[in-house]
Amino acid sequence: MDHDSPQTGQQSAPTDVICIMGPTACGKTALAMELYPERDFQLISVDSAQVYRGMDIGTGKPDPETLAQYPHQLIDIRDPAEAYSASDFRRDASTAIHAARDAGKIPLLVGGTMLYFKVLRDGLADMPDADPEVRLQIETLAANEGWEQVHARLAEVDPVAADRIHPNDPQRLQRALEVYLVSGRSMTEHHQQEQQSLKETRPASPFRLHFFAIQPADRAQLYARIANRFHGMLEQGLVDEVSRLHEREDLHEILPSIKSVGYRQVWQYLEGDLDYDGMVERSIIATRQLAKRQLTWLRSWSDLLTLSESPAISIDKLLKYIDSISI
RNA sequence: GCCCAGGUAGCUCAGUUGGUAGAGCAGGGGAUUGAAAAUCCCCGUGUCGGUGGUUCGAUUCCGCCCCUGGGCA
Repeated sequence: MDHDSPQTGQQSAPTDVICIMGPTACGKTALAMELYPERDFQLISVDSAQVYRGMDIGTGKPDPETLAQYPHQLIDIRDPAEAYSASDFRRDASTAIHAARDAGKIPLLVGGTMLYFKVLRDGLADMPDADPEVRLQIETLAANEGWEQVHARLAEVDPVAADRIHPNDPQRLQRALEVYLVSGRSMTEHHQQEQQSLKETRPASPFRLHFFAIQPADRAQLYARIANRFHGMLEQGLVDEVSRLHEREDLHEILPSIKSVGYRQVWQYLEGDLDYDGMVERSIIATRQLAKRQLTWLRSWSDLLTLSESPAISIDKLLKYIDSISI
């Protein structure tokens, strides 16, 4: 059952996986759909927002007809009230890749959530999942005594992590302390154990990942596309889509789903915290900043093959590459 | 036409009792191990509207001019 284990099956060659990365609004989906008919591919989405059902327009999800024609995995697999994590992705993507391989298909991963690509490549330490009760406990401590206290507390149990994590970074402070409180072992210990097991036998990834990235040559052009795309989303009914989520009693702006770019800002508009123009402006800004962070990931990504923004050139390059590794 | 308030970073503004200036946002760079479309770190020289004057020295005080609001005619 453990697909991550290299012991699965015989000493078969690792599964080749084609990965297409790129910042938001760079044309990843269009490229994937043009590539799709050329070989027997299985499309797998690598997108932390497209996993949520009912979040379609704002996540740039292909419409239902397109999805029927180009079936993607890991889209619409969570309710917006639920969280989805890099660890969940690692498990789900591994399952999907193995299933594709078993069906004789080439796994084609497409998306912009760079951490998800990273955990697939580098693995994850064997640490406990998020624990809502412990998180609440830490948040209460922070509310009463400040995040400096959380940082101080972390320094007692995991000085290495406390030194690495900035005192102003509540999310990482909380997680690091959570790992200790839940498991009794520090995040640093978990990491060290992970390094040890990597050194011994276990490869970080049972797959042979081939990374391609669409790197926009001109950022101003990308930013113009981002603005146009957001206006298009509004025309398609983004506000109505978010209104439907907003009407639900069980959703709120703290959820990872609602914090997504665009959803957060439209939510604030519906709450009266932003006027319409402000909502549009802040959404476009947030999207630009997302693209910038995605580009930062790509700049330091090793063994990255660059794709042109022109689909025709990219498809040619991809097909030649795929044939050369003779999947 | 007159009166008042403004004109300082790409934007919104603070400030200098006269010694050439700094916040937020935007933008750029970076980090990134179960929230990652998240979270966080670093980066601030700009004819201080123009022009004359006073002064050792003016973005700051004074005159005139231009522009933008608002008011009165």
